[in-house]
Amino acid sequence: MRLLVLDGNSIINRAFYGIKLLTTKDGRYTNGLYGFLLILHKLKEELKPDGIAAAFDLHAPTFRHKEYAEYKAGRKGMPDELRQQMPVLKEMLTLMGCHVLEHEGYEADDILGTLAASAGEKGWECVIATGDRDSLQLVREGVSVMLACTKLGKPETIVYDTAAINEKYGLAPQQLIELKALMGDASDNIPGVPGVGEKTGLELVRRYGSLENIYNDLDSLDIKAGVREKLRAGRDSAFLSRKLGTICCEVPIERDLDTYKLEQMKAPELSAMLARLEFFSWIEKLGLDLAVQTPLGEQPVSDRVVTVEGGEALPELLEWTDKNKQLDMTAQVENLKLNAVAVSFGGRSAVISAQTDGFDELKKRICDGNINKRVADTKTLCAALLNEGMQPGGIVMDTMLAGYLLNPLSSDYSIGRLAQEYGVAAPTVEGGDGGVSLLPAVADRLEGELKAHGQEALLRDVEIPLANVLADMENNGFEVDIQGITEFGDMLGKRIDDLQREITTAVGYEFNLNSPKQLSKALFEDLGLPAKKKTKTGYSTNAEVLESLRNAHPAVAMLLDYRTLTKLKSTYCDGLLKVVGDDGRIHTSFNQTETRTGRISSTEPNLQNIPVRQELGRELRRFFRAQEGWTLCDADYSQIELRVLAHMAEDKDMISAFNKGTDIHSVTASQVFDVPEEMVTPLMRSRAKAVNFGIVYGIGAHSLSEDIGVSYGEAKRYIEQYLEHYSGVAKFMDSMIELARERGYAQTLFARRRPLPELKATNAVMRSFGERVARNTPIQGTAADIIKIAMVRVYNRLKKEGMKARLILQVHDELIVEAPLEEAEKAAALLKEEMESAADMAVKLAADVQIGRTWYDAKG
DNA sequence: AATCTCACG
DNA sequence: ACGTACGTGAGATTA
Repeated sequence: MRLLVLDGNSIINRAFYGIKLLTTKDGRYTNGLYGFLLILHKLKEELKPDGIAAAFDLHAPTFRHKEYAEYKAGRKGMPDELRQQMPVLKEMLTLMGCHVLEHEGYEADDILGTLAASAGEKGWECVIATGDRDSLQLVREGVSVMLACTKLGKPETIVYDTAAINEKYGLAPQQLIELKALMGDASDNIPGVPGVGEKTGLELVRRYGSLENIYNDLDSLDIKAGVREKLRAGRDSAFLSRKLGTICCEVPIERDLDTYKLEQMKAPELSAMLARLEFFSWIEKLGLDLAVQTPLGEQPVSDRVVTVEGGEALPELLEWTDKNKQLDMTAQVENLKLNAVAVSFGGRSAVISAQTDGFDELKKRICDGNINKRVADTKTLCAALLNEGMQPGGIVMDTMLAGYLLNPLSSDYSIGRLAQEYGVAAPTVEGGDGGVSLLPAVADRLEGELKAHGQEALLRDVEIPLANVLADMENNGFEVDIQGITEFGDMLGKRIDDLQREITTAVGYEFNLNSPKQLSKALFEDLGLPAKKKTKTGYSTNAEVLESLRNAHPAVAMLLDYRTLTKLKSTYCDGLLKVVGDDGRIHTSFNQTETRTGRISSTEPNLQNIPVRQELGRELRRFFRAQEGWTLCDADYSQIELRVLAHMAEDKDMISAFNKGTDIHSVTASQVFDVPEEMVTPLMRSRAKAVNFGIVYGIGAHSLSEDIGVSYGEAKRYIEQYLEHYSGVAKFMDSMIELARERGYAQTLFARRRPLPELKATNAVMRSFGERVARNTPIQGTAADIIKIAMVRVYNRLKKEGMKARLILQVHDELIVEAPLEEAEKAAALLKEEMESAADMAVKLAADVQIGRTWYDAKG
């Protein structure tokens, strides 16, 4: 029989500090719990214990003051964020069938000791899991310690039994107490003998075994005079230290280990608790049933759901829909084909196949703007119908988009998941309806939440219409010149081969140039170049490092070229060719619920990171072109983030600088460097530009100095000068943090939110990250809102004007329209007009439009 | 699956 | 003593 004994405080401490702060939607901290579960799960798999006991501290105020490693940093007691998690942890352990042990006046250690002392009886073996080295003294026959420690930044567990301790220290476990009595332990406030450290202490204990043996005949010991004197002076302290360092093994708790056998898991309660903590993956991992979660507040919808055969339900559904002017539905789409529609109406649900007679009638309802639809995924539905030349209308709710607006940090906006998160009970009968039976209740809940957040307009007027626009853009795609890309790739391939040979020659042997590990060996070991930066696993070989070594060895410059060329070839030439459609066009996927700031992202392929900054890469844009007889109109916002900042900060100087049409970077340079604008040099302007960017990102002087290559003090002065002159910005930044701290989230001009649990972190690094995000998100997010609005306006305008021109791409501040040649001028003007009027701000929005056959030609 | 590197706004 | 700008996605290597 094996008992796993957990040092509860020590483990949750490690978990808490090891994992970034996680919270549930309502702000409950969960990171310690999450980490604890991870550790416990691993231990259970590894040890297959018959019983689990978790020990916790329960201090009496005057008892031994032993503190955990984390408190050394000057913190007193447990941070609130962790304290909140303790009672939950204890409850969770109990529900899992573990035994929670605590006793007033004793620490977790003492309980571990008491249990360890009971091992061996009735055939029990004890394994103690802790992060605290102190417990090593408890090791004996039948008792081992699994010590969690961090090695090279990676968590690791080392198992200590008697032999392992002997090997490491050359001592018996109990002698560790003697050792500590001599050398002390600063983190535990154990004084030891002043002047005796680990080395002397170890030697003394190895030779003499115990304090008694040392002190009984101190004068006759064969030791240095200095050590003898120190020992003599520290005698009382040594004995006191031993007392303090000895773990008590007599806590009045049950010592019959049979008591601590695993109990039956309380599955329903545990599942409910994990759901409340939003630990959905654990519910699955622990083999619990998802569906049995207890409802919070609402009546279960389960009793009311009746599944009806699709075909039979259709006439009834149409009648119900026409009468109520409402339809709750999800679409089943494959390859842009609408295969079926699942509906929920009047307390029943049905899946209606596209083959059903009269399905067209249903599609008519979907496109009827007078019938309010609530759906789970607008974009997919729109993509399928647009493909047939139809356009859905009257969509008033999209649960996925609503879920994203309510919390953009989540990663799963399926109906089932939303139901759990928002406390909607699952029906007892699960059909293959894609969760449609849950949709009405979930949609009701989300509508309520959105209203409370003031986000209804954002959903209705921006995100839902945008989903339709994105579907259209995805369907449209971007024509590419396959032959051009292929030839470009071949050319790169040849140059790559040449470079590879030359690098091999220069280094002296062959290796995989793509492997950072092999490369760093070659550069920093074999060629002896100085390593500049470390990564988690070794030395960094990134472009910044290589650039600084450019002249140190001929291979380095070639490597930089090699990196550029292979990146272009593999990611862009080979990568793009793989995803060209049969129509010769690339159809990216826009993800509308991915980013934390409200931007959209692009995948498979990512068309938002096609090279532009360097000429060679920029050449690729020549292969992105309008179809025969058409042309591209490319419009991008000029300085949208800084304009948003000027507006939101109500900074008079910045607003007037923009409205006068001056070059903002030059104006900033003249302020920061305190020279008249006409005296601003290109260098000054480029530094000022970096400052402007830095301000948007939430800036630190150190990073700025790195970025523009000036001293820390210099960079600091720039920022101070900047904030002094743009005093509105300085106030704005402070107020953004303050507001975010109060509310728990950052917010854009259009009510988009981003929760910011990091602001409450005790960890300074994490907290200052939270502060930078609190400054950046309102700006980046508002800019994202604005271009989304512009996209919807451009789309609607093009349709209204009856034009063939169509949107095909968005790159954060840039929109690309493909237009028939004869529509080009009109489309360009329309683009500019709609983009510039998308938001009404104190600062004018400016968009620059260009026309050209290829993306290269149409982009400034 | 995690890490490193690098492309974009 | 540490780790430094905000937001993304993809390819290659390594564990």
